[in-house]
Amino acid sequence: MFKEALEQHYGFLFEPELMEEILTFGSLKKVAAGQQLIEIGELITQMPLLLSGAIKIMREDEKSDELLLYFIEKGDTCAMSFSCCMGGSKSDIRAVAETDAEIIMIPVAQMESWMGKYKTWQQFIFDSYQARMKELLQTIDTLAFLRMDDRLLKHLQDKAKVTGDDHIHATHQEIAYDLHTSRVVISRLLKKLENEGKISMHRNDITVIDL
Amino acid sequence: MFKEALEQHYGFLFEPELMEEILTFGSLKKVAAGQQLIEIGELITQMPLLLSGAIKIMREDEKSDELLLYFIEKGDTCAMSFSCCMGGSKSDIRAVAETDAEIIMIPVAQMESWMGKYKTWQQFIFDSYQARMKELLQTIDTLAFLRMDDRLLKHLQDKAKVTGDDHIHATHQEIAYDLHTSRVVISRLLKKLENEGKISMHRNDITVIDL
DNA sequence: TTTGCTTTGTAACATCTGTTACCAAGAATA
DNA sequence: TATTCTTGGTAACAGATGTTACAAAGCAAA
Repeated sequence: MFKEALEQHYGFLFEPELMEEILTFGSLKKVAAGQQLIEIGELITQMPLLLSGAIKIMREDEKSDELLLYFIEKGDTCAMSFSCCMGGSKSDIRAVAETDAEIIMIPVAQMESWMGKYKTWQQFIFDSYQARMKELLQTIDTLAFLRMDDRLLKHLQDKAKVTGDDHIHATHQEIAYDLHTSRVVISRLLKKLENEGKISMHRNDITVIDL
Repeated sequence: MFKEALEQHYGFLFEPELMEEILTFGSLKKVAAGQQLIEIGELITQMPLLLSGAIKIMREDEKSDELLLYFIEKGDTCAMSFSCCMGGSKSDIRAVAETDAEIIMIPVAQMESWMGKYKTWQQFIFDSYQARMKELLQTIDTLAFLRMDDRLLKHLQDKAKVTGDDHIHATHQEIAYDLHTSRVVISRLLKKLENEGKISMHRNDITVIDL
C-alpha cells in the first residue's frame, strides 16, 4: 500500500477525488538503484509520479556517447513522458534509477481524462513542464558557460543532494560517463578539487565538503 | 488585417470558432529584424503566434555571456512564454527578431479560457511544449557532442533555413556572440569551412554551399 | 600469500579553443 | 583623394581538454 507516501508528497496538490483515482488506477513500481526505467526510442504508455528515491535522465548521441541531463526527485514527474504519451511518440531520453526508488505509474488513458476533469492535475502538468524546461536551461547553462572543473563540482553537489548523502559512491569512470568526458580528466580534476579542500577522496567514495 | 496569413498557417489546426476568437482578441505586431521582443527577467502577459519571419531565442549568464538556443518560425509559438504566463513568472530567455516578422499576440486571459474550451488549442499548446523540448534537447546535443567547427556549420545551415536564403548577412563577431565564442575562432573556422568547399565568403556575406 | 582484477595517479603529448596583437582589405565619409 | 571606421586574416601563445601508456594501490578470490 502506498497511500501514506502518496498523501505526503502529493496530498497538498490534488483534491481527494483525484487522490482516490490515483490510488485506483496507479500501480506502484519499486526499482533498485541502477535499474533502467526507460530506453531511448521506447514507446511510452505510462507516466511516473515519484514517491521516493531519485531518477537520472540521460541523453545519448549516435555514437552512444552519454550525457546526464538532470535528476528527478520525490514529488516530481517526468514531463517528457507526459508529452510522449499525449503525442504517442517515442522517448528522447533514457531514465535510470539513481537510488532505490518507489514510483506510481499512471496509464495514458487516465492522464488524458484527468486533464479535463481536475484543475489541480492540469496545474500539476503545467508546473512540471515548466520545471523540466528550467532544468534543461540549467543543463544548457552548465554546458555552455562552465568549464569542466565547475561542472564536476556541480555534479557532485547535485548527486549529494538527490541521494541525501555527502558521500558519493561512484568510480571516476562512472562520473566521466555522466559528464561526457574521459576518466583521466575526472581523476585530474578531482585531485585538484581535493587540493582545494572542496572534497575528500577514498576508493569508491568522494565526500563533498563544499556543499 | 491578418486574416489570410492566420488562415494559412493556423487554419488547419484550429476550429472556426477559435479562429474567430483569435481574430477578436489577438493583436497584430509587426517587428523589424534586430528588434528585441522579450528581455530576461521581464514579466510575460501575452503569448505570440508567429505569422511570418523568424525569432531567435537567446540565453544569458550572470556575466552577460550569450548563447543562441534556437529559432522560432511561422506557425510556431513560444511554449516558454505560455508557461510563464500561466505561472505568472518571469522570462528565462531573450527573444530577438531574426528577420522582419509578423506576430499575433494573445493575452493571458484568453489563453487560459481557451485551454478548457477548445481541444485543438490544448493540443496546440502540448505540441508546442513538445517541440520546444526537442529543440532544447537538440541544443544540448550540439553543445555536448559537437566541436566548434560542426556547431558553426550547423548554425549557418539553421540560419539559412529560417531566413530562406543561403546568403547569410552577418559579421564574424555576430556569429561569435550566437555561439558564445570569440571572433578570431569564428574567422579561423570559417576559413577552414571555405577551404573544405562547404561555404564561400565575402564581406558581410557567407554563402552556404553544403545545405 | 599469491594472483588477478578494478580503480586511481600521473606523465607526456596532441588537439581544440581562447586571447592578444597587429596588419590589411573594404566601405564610408570628409 | 585622403582619412577614418569596420571587418576580416593571421601569427604566436596560453590554457583547457582529450588520449595513450604505464605504474601503483586496493580489493577479492584462489
